[in-house]
Amino acid sequence: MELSHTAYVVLGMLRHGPRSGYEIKAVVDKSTRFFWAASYGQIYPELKRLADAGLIEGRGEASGGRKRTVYTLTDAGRAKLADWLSRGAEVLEYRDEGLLKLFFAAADPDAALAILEAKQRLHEEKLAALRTVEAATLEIKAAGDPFPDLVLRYGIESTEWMVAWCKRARAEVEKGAS
Amino acid sequence: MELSHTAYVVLGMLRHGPRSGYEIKAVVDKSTRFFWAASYGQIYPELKRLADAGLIEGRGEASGGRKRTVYTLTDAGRAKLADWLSRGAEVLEYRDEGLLKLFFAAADPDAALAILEAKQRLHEEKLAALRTVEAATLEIKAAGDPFPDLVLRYGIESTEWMVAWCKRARAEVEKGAS
DNA sequence: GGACGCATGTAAGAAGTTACATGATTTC
DNA sequence: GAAATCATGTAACTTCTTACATGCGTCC
Repeated sequence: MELSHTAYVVLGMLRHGPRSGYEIKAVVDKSTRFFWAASYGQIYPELKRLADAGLIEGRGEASGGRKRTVYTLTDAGRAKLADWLSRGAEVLEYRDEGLLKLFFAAADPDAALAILEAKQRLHEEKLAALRTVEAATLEIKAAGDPFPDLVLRYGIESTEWMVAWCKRARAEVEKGAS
Repeated sequence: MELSHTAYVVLGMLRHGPRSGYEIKAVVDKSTRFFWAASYGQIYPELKRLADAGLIEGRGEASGGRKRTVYTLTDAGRAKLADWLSRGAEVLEYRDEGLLKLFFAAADPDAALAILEAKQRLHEEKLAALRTVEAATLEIKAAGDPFPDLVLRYGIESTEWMVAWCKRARAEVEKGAS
């Protein structure tokens, strides 16, 4: 039985302990969304499918406050996650509307400059968002799992590289245009 | 009337002259696919929609060899393309299954190393593909449009950065594990 | 004559987003 | 008492990929 990528996101988010769908979504939004997003419309149906397949187990919880369902990895689920981790990675996609516009800017340096500025601004906003995440990840790092932090640093450093590239490209276009 | 991103890819590919759907697909595969892909299943229906909307015009051509339909930008289509170019860019997405796996590698440095090696290999393959494109783009550059080449260099340099990051991360994980 | 490239398309399905709907609890 | 947050879900829709179907022209 083939699982979707979202299924692995859900399984992975349960690796350190039980969580509800709502919590999974919150953690995704603070971490993996920068390279793999997931919406409620994916998470909740996926939780049901995974429970039906015996890879996770749901338990109603009404104790402290609101009623909710927390899910735990089963042994089968943990094995499925480990199996996926051990297979070579495949999906590597990048979609950049700014780059597409730049490609089509034809012989118009002014348009290209505006596109590069907009692209740089987008990367800077992403960078700011990643930096607010940084603090939250430090706790996990302290808990003996260094990889979320490593991945976050990839996000920050690659985005910094892209901001710097935009600056270089702007200078180059300005020089060429004058 | 809102156009899809694929519609702008098609319009953009007609900016320097008429082309058939098949040619558009071939050019996309040699250029924008690294940051914006398009399949036949998108291109052909999109050509019809754009022709219906009066943004492009199709003309049957049977002259030289096979029969085919080449499309030309209308004035309205060129205006629509310019309008899109002048609006700020929005979509900026990155999906990286390797990074997702690394995030979930928990406290297993061996798994993390294998994931990093696989990720590096993927980037190296992409780099090789981008470098074969490089030569083809030089002609366009010579023709007075420097931007496809600029975008290609972004692809090559950013991918090189990612390969280098994988090497650095592997060294770091190895050091930490020993 | 067969393989390959040119050329156009459709159908089915997967994946993902957005908006909507509902309601409880907690905090100010 | 209002607003924010917790919590779960569905429906409609868009987007995109993959596979299939067809047929002609050219090159070896």
